[in-house]
Amino acid sequence: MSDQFKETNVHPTKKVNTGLGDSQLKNTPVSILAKRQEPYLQDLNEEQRNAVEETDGPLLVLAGAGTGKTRVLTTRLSHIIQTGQAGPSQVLAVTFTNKAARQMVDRVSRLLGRPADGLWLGTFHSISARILRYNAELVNLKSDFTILDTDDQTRLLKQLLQARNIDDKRWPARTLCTMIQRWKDQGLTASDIKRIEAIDNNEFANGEAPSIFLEYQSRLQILNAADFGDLLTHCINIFKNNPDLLSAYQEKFKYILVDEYQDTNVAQYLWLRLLAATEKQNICCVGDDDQSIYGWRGAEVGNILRFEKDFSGAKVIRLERNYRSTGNILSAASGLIANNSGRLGKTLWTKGDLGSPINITGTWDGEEEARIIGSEIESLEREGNNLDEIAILVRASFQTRAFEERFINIGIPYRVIGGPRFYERQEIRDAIAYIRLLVQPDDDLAFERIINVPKKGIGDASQQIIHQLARAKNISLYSSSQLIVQTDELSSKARYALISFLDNFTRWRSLLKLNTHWELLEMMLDESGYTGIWMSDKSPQAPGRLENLKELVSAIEEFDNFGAFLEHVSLVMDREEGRPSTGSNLINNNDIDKPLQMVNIMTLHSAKGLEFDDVFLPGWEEGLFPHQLALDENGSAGLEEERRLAYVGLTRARKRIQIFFAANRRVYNQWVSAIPSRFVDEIPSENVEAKPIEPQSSNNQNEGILIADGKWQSKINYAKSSESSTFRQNTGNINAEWEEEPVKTRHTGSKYKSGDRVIHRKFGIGIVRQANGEKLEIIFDRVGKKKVIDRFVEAE
DNA sequence: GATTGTCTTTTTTTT
DNA sequence: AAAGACAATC
Repeated sequence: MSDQFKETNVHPTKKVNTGLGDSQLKNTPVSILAKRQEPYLQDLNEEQRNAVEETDGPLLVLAGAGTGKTRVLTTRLSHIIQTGQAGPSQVLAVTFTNKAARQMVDRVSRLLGRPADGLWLGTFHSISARILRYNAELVNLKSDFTILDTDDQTRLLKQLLQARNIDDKRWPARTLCTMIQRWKDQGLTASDIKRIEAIDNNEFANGEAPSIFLEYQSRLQILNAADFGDLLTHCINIFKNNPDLLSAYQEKFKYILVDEYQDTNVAQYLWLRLLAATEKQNICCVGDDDQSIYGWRGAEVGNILRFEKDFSGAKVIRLERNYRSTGNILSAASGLIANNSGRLGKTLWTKGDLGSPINITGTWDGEEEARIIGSEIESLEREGNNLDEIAILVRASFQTRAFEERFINIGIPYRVIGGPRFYERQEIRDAIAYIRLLVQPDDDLAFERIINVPKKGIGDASQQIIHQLARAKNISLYSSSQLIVQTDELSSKARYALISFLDNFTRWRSLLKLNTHWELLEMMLDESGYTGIWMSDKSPQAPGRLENLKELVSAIEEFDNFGAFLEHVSLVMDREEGRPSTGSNLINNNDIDKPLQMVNIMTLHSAKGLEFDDVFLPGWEEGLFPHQLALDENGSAGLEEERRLAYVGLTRARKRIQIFFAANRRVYNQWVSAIPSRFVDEIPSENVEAKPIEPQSSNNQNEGILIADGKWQSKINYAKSSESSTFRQNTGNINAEWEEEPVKTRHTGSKYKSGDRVIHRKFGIGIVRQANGEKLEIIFDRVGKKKVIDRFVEAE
């Protein structure tokens, strides 16, 4: 068996066998370490301490927000290692984000006083990928399989849809992609097709989804690729079908720790169950049912509610003492979450002060909201508060823009956590496709992405020819191209372009050993003409894209080789550090000596696990928060999840919270009026102080925001806003257009009139609905409404 | 095959 | 408001 199991057992009576990086411990008898009263234990309260020391057997730690959950987890992990119960490589710790994983490694290292090397600590996906690389052949993959992201998946599915002549306007590949992901979240794979067919409600393309799914999986096989969900499901299948291998892993991982257990989905649950199914069941899950906010991704709160059943003899420890927030914040949050049913229930308490009440402010529109928050932040800064300790948490990412614009204007430095991720940008993905094709010529998706980027005259027609041969001979596009250039299939222009494309790659490949990988990347981007595209592009984003490419080249230096880099890229879908900004990208951190303090802007989802002194919660309006789609799609369950999201938001704050809602907001360039979120009313009024609007100079309509005795006067319907309707665009009624009688031809001289049946070369048969000179609007049987010039159709 | 211009759609949350 | 899709034109 491969080196994945090279770490051996650690037994308390033996010397610690360390594995790599354990040098300090190497010669120390474990018994000494075990007896020493570890100082880190003394800082814990009784429950926390129990949670750390109760190392054997299944344990569920129900940890409310701010009760020291991370602390318990890291201390427990260190404790297990420090007392020699297991070596670092014998502990499996699963987190939800790469960021959380990094933090945990840091904290464990600090507690241990040495680097925590060899730990199996990471996200479900990264650990699965690691296991899968060792055992790829068991699911018919090679160990260098590619990990596809959503973009790759969608493009692949789009091709499959096209091959079946399914209109991807009506049945978007994106939707199918989500469906397939949801199935995988349930732990379903191609072999469960019967069950999938049972779940499938035939809504997608007349029930073709399951069979496309099968086709998709076999395509992945051929491409030697796995998508994100496969990482888990493949692992599960490997475990299920190879009992020996499973028990090897079960033996290896003496202790399992799981963070954010409330957010695990069925696949992750099965994965854990398999690994923890030993006699000892040394699994410790930490979670908070009130913070379950990933139901839409298949997370099952049920997992946490069922824990005691799943693992016989499980102990449950509750952490209820909150060390983070003020009394007001805690009771506001408790009051809100009490509106949910089906909770495990716990009562957070604190010895701390009541603190200041929650501020709630209504504004006229989104811009005013941003203005007020901007000036609030300025005064916080004047009072000596640290910008790093301030966060704005929004429901949906489009909300960040108003703040960015405002902050640029008044010069508040900020960072947006999330936003467009570095590796998802077009230019970066293109560059990565070059790398992928370099190291894995058979990577068809990469091939397709860059074969004609930059443009070199290999258009659709030529690509079709390459495709056909590839499919016929069951070879990759790259191999197919190599054959095709030896024939006359292509136009000579395309042929020579393709030859030089292939030659380039052969040459670059021969340089792999002679150059550093970053030099080679630079070379590829220059010689392929890719950099040239953006240099001659005069759009305002072009310079930024070139910057990003430079950043990519320097980022890649951090990795040993292209392979390591690609692995990082596909797994760290984690939102990166965020895009730091002081307004303009051109301002860079010249004064490195004092790190620039920045306000944090992010979504509520990405705020989970973080804490700040001051938290601003804008956009508390019905329809936005709770989000309309959540309500429409999941009814009361959706509402409860939104409420938990609100709870997460409130409990991020240590000292102060300010909630905002706007009467009017621009969504898709349309003004939409809204009433305050029901969540506003659900916060107990004794913890709230409604804040009068600072008089704005302009003609804002603030009369609606009323203050009675310093309390928030709820259910004010100030959104009648006859004003706002004047902003409303006249969008007409799209449906009416279809219902009405065919419009009479208004112009003479049209070759066709409404009602004529015509044939179009591409669209087939249709009926003219409207004729206006030479312009026709035709409803085609196959493709629906199109606008066409008359000489492109013939009478039937 | 590439480029241009017009029309449509988009935004919930993410490993 | 901006990006993508697609028909028309070069």
